[in-house]
Amino acid sequence: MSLNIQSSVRDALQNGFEEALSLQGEGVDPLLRKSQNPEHGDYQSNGAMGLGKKHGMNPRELAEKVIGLVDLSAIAHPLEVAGPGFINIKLKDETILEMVREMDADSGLGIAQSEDAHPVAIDLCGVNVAKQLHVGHLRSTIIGDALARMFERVGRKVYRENHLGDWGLPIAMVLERLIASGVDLDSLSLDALNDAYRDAQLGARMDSRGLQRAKERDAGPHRIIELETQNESASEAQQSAKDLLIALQQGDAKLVGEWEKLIECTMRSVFESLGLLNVKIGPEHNRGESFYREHLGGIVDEFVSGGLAVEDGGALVVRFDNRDRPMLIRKSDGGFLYATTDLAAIKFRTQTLGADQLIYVVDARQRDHFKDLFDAAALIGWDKTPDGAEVDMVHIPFGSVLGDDKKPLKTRSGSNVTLSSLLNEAIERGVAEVLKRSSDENAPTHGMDEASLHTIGRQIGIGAIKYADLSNDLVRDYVFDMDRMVAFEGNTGPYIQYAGARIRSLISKCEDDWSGAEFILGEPEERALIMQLLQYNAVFQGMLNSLEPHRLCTWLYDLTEAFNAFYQACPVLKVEDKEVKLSRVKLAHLTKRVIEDGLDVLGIESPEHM
RNA sequence: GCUCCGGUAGCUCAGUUGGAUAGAGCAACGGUCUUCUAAACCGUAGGUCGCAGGUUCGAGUCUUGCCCGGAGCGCCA
Repeated sequence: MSLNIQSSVRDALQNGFEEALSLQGEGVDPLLRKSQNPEHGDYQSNGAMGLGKKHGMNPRELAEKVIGLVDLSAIAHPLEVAGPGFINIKLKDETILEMVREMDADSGLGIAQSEDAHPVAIDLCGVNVAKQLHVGHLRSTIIGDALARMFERVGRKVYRENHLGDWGLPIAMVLERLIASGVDLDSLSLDALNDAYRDAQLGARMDSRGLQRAKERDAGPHRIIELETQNESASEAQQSAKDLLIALQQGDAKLVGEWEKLIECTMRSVFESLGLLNVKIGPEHNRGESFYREHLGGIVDEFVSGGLAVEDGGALVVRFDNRDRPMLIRKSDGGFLYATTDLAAIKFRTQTLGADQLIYVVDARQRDHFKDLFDAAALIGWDKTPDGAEVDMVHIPFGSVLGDDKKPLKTRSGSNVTLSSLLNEAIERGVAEVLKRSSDENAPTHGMDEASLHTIGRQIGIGAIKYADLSNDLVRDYVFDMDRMVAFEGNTGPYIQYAGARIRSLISKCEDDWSGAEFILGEPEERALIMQLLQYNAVFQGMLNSLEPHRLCTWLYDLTEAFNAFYQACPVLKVEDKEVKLSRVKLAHLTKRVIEDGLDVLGIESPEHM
């Protein structure tokens, strides 16, 4: 088992260090790492420097002593000490071949499965009813779905939680406005809905605070009167929206039916975009604010009776020891806030679903909110599942998508860029590239029917966008540059997809049966490719641990480069020696499996021809 | 004012949790196609890792202060 070879090397070194320092059973860390430079071997142990210093021993001497005590002769070449005390380990070819055979024989490609039977709950997408999806939703959706796939890949049960903004005063305001204007809710477009939402928001913004500020600044009497008039009509609309919300909360059948139409209208458009994006999110993942509406009073009561919430200026707040900022869980008018709903969701996810890992894929501006939320949940004891497991709550604070002016992405007219327009452009660009290529007589896509070419173009265009999003450190803002994304050169999705398509083509041209072939370590490029493949599990587990998909992206890119270097240097079908030929086909095939598996975890499709 | 995030090649970004000489891709320049799919490969050039101290065998990585950019900060979500 490939896993075990690395860990047995580690264990052997640990024992060596413990014996050399007379620290048996102390669990010292030999700091075993993959070597960066092939000249230093395959692995290196960096433990001697720190441990030598700590225990008053010359690091080089300690390293020498350790390699005298460790016997890895069955799997590695003799160990060597270098520099200030690095221990270099070079595996024997037979060991590497054994590892790659194990990986190839495993339908899971050596990815270790999780032993945690608790589910993971991932808060993603974050759609608001009556609002168009925009680029912010793109990130939450893409990243959340990729994280979900990661956990599913290691056997975890995942709840994708689409926490819809489908309840409360904003929705009531939209509904009030639509009903007042007499629109037919059955033939509503999302655009019309979005406009109504915006108008409702604008109307409500003219609140008493604006008026107060105008008075403070000694605005002219005309201005004051103007504001007072607006304020009056705004609060009238506000009042009727509040009345409507109360009726809705009481289950008024007609209103509930109309409310459902708003949701249906929104989600129809949302799922259209999500379908293009190739994410596994459907109606079954809807669990919005309305789901928790009956829980909120009880949540607040729990905090009050636990002595964790106190009244302050009529509102109920939760205070924390280490900061001034409190968290409001009930307004002075008795209404609940989004923090209340989020607390209800935490309780549901940990206590009812039994999840021991909560992940929120929400933009970075809400950092403080989630810090408060998680701390409050811990105060009341929802940081443990009913069976006593510790709950890990993590906010993935992704950065903003910027335009080329380095400000949040907007259209030229200043409105938000809708997700569907952005996806359509990516698909158009992908299709254009595919058509351009297929017009070449020598291209494998030449002569394919239009529908197939369109499908490939979509897979490439969408893959380009998703890869561009996932391949950077998530916390950083990034500039959305369609030109660079579809350039298809360098560290991009299509570059990796292309390698997969080439391998598929190569394998399909091999007429011999290579299934029983043996791997061979011949050229340096073959060895380098195999060593890269063998890192798959370690990289995957690292990604799972850090929740950083870009680590997998970087590694897949390196793998693709290693394959291209191999492909350039090592003839596969043209090589004379039959054994070598079949081994190379087999190696190409394993590479293809890993590329497709890795892309699938990222939610990116692998076109068969490009 | 307080808190948080970022600052690495002209541009866009990695940097294996403190390891050996800081790496890619674009863009620039030079090579490799009657292609096992050139959407590829090889090479050249490009750096005070924001600035200054500190910690230690060793710092892009940890720490302190400052500079620049961005975000958040009680009844919106």
